[in-house]
Amino acid sequence: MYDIKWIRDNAKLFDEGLARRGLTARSAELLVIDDERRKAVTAVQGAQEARNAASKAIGQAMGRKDMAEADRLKAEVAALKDAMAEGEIEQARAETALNAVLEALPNLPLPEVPTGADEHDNVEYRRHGERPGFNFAPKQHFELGEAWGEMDFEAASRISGARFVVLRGELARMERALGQFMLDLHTREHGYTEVSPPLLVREQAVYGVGQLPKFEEDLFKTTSGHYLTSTAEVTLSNLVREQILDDLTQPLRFTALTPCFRSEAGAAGRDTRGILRQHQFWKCELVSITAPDQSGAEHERMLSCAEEVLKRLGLHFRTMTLCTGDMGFSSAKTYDIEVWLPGQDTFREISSCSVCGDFQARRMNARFRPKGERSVQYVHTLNGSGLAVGRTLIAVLENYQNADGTVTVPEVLRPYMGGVEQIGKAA
RNA sequence: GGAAGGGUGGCCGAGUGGUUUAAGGCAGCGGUCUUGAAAACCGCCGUGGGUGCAAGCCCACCGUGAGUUCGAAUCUCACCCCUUCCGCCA
Repeated sequence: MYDIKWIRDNAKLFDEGLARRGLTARSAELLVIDDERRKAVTAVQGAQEARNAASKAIGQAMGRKDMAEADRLKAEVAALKDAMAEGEIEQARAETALNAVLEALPNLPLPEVPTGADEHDNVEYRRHGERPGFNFAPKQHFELGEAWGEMDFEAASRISGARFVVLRGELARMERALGQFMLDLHTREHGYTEVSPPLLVREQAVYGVGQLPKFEEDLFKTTSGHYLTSTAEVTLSNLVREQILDDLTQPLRFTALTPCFRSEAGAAGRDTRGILRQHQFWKCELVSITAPDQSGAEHERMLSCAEEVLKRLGLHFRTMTLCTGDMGFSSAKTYDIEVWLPGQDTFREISSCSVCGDFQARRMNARFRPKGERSVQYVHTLNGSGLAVGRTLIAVLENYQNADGTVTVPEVLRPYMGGVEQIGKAA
């Protein structure tokens, strides 16, 4: 969400930013509405001022028992009311129109974000490790899981429909192990506080992170009017909504391991095999709340925390800086981490780390009072996956598979799996 | 689901139609005093908006929205949220 005053003072910057996002200039149109709004406000306030003065005089006249004067003033105020009502209607109209445009506009990219149309214009930031060599043709994750009878799409389909899965046995256990491992790493070594949040939330919480009103179709909504969270970013970021934090010299860092629910409305026919794109999946989320001057450094730190998960699992990945055309609605800059999947012979997104500046903070009304200062400021928010558990499971299966169709358990996961070193059935 | 009570500034909390500004306290900031600190005392101290070069002036905001009134934190209606008790329930 934008501050219209900022647009007034920075119309050119605003339009240039939108242009980099592939959007047309909006400042001229917005400033016309804003001008109408301010004219109405000024008119209404002038009338209110006159009314307040007259009302006060009425009280004083009645105190003196001067009823003639009181009646004369009452007539005066009555005349003001028509003008006021008219102005109020115009003011409400302009405010509604202004807000409707503003709340549907995405965040502006930071200067260093590469300009581009889609994912083809993303720029590699760095990479880690190397592609593992295989002396056999590596299978895709679902070929392994289905062969073991531990990844059951047919049962899931009978129970829930398409884009759901039932995991069983050691595969279910490995999914759980991955989530525990991530949570432990971020809480014990990276300074994040573990949170167990609600999965059903109010509309305003979803609005706060920018998923509403524009992306309602991507979400599941309950009969009670709640939304199922598509990511723990919603709950973790909203922990500071409508708050004025006393101080923010150190970032607040939250992590949560939760199921995530997505309708995948726009993804019909895409990634239909396997567990890559599901209506429900586990994700370990990272969220930081910082002062404005710290969000850039925190973004790099958060990215490193997410990458560390893959490093410890011994997985090859590359980190991309998303171009303007591929960034999410609320983001000012996003890094995607893409893990190597030998079964698919490609890199696939496994984490997305974004810094949102004060864009979400304005929607949530999340502020802080700098130490020793009187005025309040909006916080900066950051969110990142650390990591998507289902996709990490895919990566482990495909990268650690053996020629006989079994999978070696990565060292770091073994303590979480009762010391098991290998899972799956030999073909 | 039923019943009752409640929602006032960063926090607590008074305030049931006006004639001074939402009292007072806590926290915060500045000062006096002090070697320093604490205490005490003095002063400042809500948010958003309009207007103005500025100092300032003005408007709105007491959960939200309507209404009554010359005038609403206060009266009326609807809604939202919270708490407690009962019922149901893992």
